[in-house]
Amino acid sequence: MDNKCGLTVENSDRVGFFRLDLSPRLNHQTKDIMFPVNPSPVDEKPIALGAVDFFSDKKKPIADHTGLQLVTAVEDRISSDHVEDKLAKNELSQLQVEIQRMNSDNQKLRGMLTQVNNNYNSLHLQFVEFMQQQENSKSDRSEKELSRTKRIGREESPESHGLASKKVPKLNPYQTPEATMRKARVSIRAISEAPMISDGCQWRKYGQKMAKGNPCPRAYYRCTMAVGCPVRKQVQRCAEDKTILITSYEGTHSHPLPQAAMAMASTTSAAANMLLCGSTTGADGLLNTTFPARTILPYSSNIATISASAPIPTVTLDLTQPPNSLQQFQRTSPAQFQVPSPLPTPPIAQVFGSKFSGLQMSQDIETALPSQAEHHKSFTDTLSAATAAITADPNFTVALAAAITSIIGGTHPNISDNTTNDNSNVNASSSIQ
DNA sequence: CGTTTTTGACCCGCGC
DNA sequence: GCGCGGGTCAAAAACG
Repeated sequence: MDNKCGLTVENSDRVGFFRLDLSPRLNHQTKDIMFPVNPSPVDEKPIALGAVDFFSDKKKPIADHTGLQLVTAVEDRISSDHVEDKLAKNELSQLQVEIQRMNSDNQKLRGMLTQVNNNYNSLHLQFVEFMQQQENSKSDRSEKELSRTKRIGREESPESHGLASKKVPKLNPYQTPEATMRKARVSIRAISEAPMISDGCQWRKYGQKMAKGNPCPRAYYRCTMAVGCPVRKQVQRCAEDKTILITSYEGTHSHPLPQAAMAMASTTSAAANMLLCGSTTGADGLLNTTFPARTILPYSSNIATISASAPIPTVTLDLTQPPNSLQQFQRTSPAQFQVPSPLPTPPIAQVFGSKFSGLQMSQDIETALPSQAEHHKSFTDTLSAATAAITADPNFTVALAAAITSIIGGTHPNISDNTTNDNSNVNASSSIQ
């Protein structure tokens, strides 16, 4: 810009002056302006000394050489701009301070996260090593014991090795992390007329039994998408309401999953993973609490049921809850979900609108998940919503993890405090798919 | 003919 | 030790 003007400010005792070099606009004319020294704060009313056009949009506050802050108001416009500029600068400096503070916090949090990760990795490594040692010692013992048994035929078949290996966890359920994973079961309650819910995976039925207390048989399926995939699934109709289909998943897929199976896999994985994280973290977990799940789960009271009767820790995703619990969820949670495709009939759409309603855990864990659509496509969407809720809603995740911790923590009270860092991993989704 | 389902038998843990 | 119940196996049958 060619309208810059030089400015020199000096002062002596009570009087100061500044010399303006008005070049180049005014042929390098100079103009000396006298002014009294005003040690008062800059926001006091400036003293107008004359009309001088600065030609410039750069109107900086003037500071004298002695450190006194002076405001030289040549005209009202300049002075007002000057004050605004000062205010803007103050605001800017405040923002900079704020940014610095946030950066500092961010650095601290990063450090904590790194430490948590390191602790987790270290403990996980120790855990794996420990379990492998136990497995080795146990399997040696088991082999000798099995060699004395009368079950000769099965032991000699190729499958018998698989059978034996599969039955190892029964001897010691905590032998390996994988075995531990297998201890968790994700059960999904959904209203469906179909004999089996389409979840994107391929299943082969390998058994059917009449379960006690239920006139409907329980069917057993195993995943056939890959040879040796350990994932099992149980399908049974609810004894109380035969329109409700209860599907339980157990195990971890040993192969990539198609897109259609990812929703279910992610849902069960996230839910089971939180359960399992809770099981390995002890009572001093994320929220350092053992108070009842009901008190820390804000979602719904009527969907919160606690049952310690299950032999295997089971997460039940109840997709059948009525709208009242749905409303409760909507009121209390920021994460809300809607199935994109509307359902055919208003009542169904109302009741099974695929928003979150409730989640039950067989060990008295209560929280919220979406209710379900009756149709399979909608069901998949619902599961996507459930997945999103589990993984995205901090309240949900924290509540569920805390509930798990509070319940299962009591069963593993001797885990050291360091393991509490595991709870930072509650969002992981790799265990059960 | 290969795959899946059916179904009776078997194994195993648990409680009495 | 025995019975019960859950889970699995595997031969036979059914299916595509």
